[in-house]
Amino acid sequence: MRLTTKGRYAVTAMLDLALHSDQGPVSLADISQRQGISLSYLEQLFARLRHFKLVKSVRGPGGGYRLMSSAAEVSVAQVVDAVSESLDATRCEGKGNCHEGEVCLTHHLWEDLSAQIHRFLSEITLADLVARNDIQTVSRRQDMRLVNTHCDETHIAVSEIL
Amino acid sequence: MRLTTKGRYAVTAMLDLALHSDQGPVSLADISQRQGISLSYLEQLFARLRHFKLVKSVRGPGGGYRLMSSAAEVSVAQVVDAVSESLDATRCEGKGNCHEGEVCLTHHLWEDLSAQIHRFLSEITLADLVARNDIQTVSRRQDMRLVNTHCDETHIAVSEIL
DNA sequence: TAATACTTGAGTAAAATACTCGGAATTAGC
DNA sequence: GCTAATTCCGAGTATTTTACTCAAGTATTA
Repeated sequence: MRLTTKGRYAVTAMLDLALHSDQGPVSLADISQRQGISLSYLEQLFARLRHFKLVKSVRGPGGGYRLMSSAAEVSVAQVVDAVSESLDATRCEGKGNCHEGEVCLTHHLWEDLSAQIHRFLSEITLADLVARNDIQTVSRRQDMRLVNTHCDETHIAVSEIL
Repeated sequence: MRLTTKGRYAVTAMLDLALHSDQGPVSLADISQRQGISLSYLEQLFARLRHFKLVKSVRGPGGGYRLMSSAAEVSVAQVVDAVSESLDATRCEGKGNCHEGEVCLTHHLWEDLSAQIHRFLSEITLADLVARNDIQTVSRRQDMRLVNTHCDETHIAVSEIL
């Protein structure tokens, strides 16, 4: 299991999804604005998330993405795994260049270690994160900002007409 | 805290060092042969390890590297941290360009998460790995129990935070 | 039918990774 | 002192990953 910024992006996006799950499908454009992640990059990430059945898409106007399961059933580990997908965990895959079998022992040690970290992240669900005070605070501010942005855009559009 | 193959290389090398610590200094050439890691890459990694005072070098013929402390005092986390050194964990460093100057949604989350994983890896020392390596064929069950114990402790810590 | 929004694929710049090379500096042993 | 073994050091490079852009689709609904 690898832990990079890619997984963080994915978790952030999924968390945004969970936070706005009561408002119908959430468009990637909204997530992009709120979280500052490029739309096209989100598209790639959500292609993976969709493939792993963590989200489902709703097409057409007013469409977007929804969580496939409830936030309580989606763990951070699942999200990270979906976008990481490094099956080539180590070089000691199968035979590889394991000299004298000694390296293979290290290989197993790392496998176990990864399993433990994986287990650790599996204990944390999106629902856990949504319940956190700090996240709710930040989320509320982000929502305000998005609304203001929309208002501004509308205002600009109106003034152009008039 | 990031988890990539780079850290695995470092841990593997340090484990090799610990396993042969009773035979005087271990040359990087030996580690390179045994573990199948390029010599020059090992040199780079050990420059970091040396800088972080995890190993000390002995120059000249018959020289090599020694553990600075005993294997029981060196944790996996220390090794991984030494070679990773990406203090700039995310865009959310301090205030930085988190997201338009504001703390981003998962800022606190990742901080806590990193701390927990770090704590988890801090529980595992090189001595643990060496011991586990020795008795692997004899009693893998006991090793599993040891790792599980660590996991349970971590789990408790996590639930306290969330 | 037109607008919305997902979907797909190709391409790309920047960074990290993993490694190579060429040489230094240091030191044990002859 | 000479030589070989070894750590050190800096520069360079190929590969992969990351993060992103662009462009052309397709599906859905108002």
